[in-house]
Amino acid sequence: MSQQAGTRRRVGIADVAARAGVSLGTASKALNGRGTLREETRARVRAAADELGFAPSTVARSLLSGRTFTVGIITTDSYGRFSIPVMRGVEDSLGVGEMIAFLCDSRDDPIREAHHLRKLLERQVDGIIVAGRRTDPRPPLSENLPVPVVYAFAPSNDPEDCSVVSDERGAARLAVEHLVKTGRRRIAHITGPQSHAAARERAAGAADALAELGLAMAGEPMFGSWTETWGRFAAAQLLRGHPDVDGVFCGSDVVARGVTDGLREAGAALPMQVGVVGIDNWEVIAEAARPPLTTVDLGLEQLGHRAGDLLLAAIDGHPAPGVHVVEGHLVVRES
Amino acid sequence: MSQQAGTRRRVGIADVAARAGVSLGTASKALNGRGTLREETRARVRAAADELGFAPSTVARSLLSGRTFTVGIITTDSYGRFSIPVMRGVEDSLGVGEMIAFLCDSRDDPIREAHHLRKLLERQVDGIIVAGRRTDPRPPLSENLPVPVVYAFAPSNDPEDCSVVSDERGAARLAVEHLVKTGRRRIAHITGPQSHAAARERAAGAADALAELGLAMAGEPMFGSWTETWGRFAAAQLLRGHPDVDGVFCGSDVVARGVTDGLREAGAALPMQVGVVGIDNWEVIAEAARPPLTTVDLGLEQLGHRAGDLLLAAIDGHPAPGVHVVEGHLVVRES
DNA sequence: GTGAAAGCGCTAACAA
DNA sequence: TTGTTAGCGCTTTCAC
Repeated sequence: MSQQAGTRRRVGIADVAARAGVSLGTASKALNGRGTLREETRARVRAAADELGFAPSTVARSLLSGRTFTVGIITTDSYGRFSIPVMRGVEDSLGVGEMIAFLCDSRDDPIREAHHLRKLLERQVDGIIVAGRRTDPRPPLSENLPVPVVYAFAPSNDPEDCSVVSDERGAARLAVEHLVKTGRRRIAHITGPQSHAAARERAAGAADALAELGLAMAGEPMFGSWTETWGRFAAAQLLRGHPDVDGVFCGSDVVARGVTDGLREAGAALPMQVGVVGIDNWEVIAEAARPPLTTVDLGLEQLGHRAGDLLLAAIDGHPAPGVHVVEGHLVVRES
Repeated sequence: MSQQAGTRRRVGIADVAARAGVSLGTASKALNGRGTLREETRARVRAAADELGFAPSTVARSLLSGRTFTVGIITTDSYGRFSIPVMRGVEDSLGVGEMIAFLCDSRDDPIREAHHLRKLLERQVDGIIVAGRRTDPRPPLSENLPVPVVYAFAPSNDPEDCSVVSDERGAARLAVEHLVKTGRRRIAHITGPQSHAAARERAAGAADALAELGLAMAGEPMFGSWTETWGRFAAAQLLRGHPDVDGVFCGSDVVARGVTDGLREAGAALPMQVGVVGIDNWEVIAEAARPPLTTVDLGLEQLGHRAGDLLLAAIDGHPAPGVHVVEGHLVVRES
């Protein structure tokens, strides 16, 4: 049974050396492919290591090298729709560099964050990724850290820091262009709270894209909350003020889903009469909507992957300060 | 800027000792409260440590003690609705023991899992938590591991292992009892695929609870998939076969949401004519439903917390093999 | 009450 | 081609 705490002594490289009948140093060289050894010796050592089930102690190795091949991920909310795919991308990227990540959930609390930072530094992580759940810029972790830091999704407000963000305006543009391409001309925008940078950026991006296409937005952007309830309400209201609207770009899939329900129940035929596009590509939501939602995927997993790559590069002495933007892509469903 | 990889040499306990004018060993004792030292000496050392911003190297400490104060969490899907709250609970519990967790996402792939396991063992984690995303029992990680393992949500199929699971039958009972308490008598069950243990257990639990209350289920349990589309379809079908049904217990919130829509659109008045209860307490879904869903929260965060506690105990030499069950609770909304 | 020295498991320089 | 030795940063006996 695997419950028993380890009583069996750890097999060390000394055991391997003894078993292979060579010195400790020789065993080390054989296992790491260093130095010049007879192939026969190498093989013998490897065989001994296998038989004994030897696994080198990363701890001892770290003590010597000063590197731990470990990074910390500090996330603002581990529950999040946003930080999860980001973390997944990061893990993917780090795996390539044989690194592994400590998970720290700060729950949006600066105290917890500082606490986790200290813990990570004590453990001598080689670098840190800070993953937020909102796109609003955040204060840097701390001045003068001994390791590189990369901010993902939520950028640092210090432009000298390295941040990776999604292309909010580009996402809005993709959505609007799709609506126009499918023949919509009177396009409205329903979104989340104006206090969120994401809502503001997407609204601005939509207005710009429409302007470039020679169109004006049907009414002002409707700011509300990131809920279906708001989407339903806003859709009904929109139809009252602009009965001829034929396209709605929504700031998120949750809002978009509310909008589809609101429009349908107000008597609009979807997708014939009105086209709806969301942002997020949150599958449970998008696929259950009627009709299933066309939406913009922000590419969060790629974003995380990119953040991981940038961190690895910085650890290797090639930092790339500044804001790095990751493009999203359109996912066409039926709406 | 925080990009610069650490050039500043790490301040070690030797520096602190020198600064305080004591020997290295004395500094160590002072900082850890060991041995017998003059209070004045302790203070002097502490002051020196503070001035130098000394943080002890966990790596060196681990080499000596053989413990790393680190555990691995292997999760089957980091995206999951299920493993996330579990991980959160685990992290919470571990924080108390000053431990920190490595995150490994196996993506349901045994090869990746074995790979991660090896990595974790190399890094000499003190213990491992395996978090699944389905309640079906899974094969143990490996025989004869040198560290304790706790399985969370998805139990090991070896009863000698330590597993923490949610109370599936109890959850079904809570749901059914609520329906009966609110006056429902003709209660049906719509749920996910019969191939999922969760669906089978919940159906069995519902049948038992109804029987004890002297009621029979309205028709057979309707197995399908964990989607809204299935819920909508099944609801319409149910109403055709059992027009007098006045309560539906659903195997998940997603299904329940589909069921509410299906019932409403088939002309049933909710919640007056038919009461609906789900399982999961997945807020985005439950709160957006019309009416908002009454549902059973499986207490996944507590489950994770419990798993963390059990792991800490096992690491301290007090293993508790067997299956540990965590109770859920009813969350009453309007459905 | 404090200092000196050994050793945790490993790698890397240097000797043989 | 292989063995020996020092030392990474810390804790812990054991002398003093």
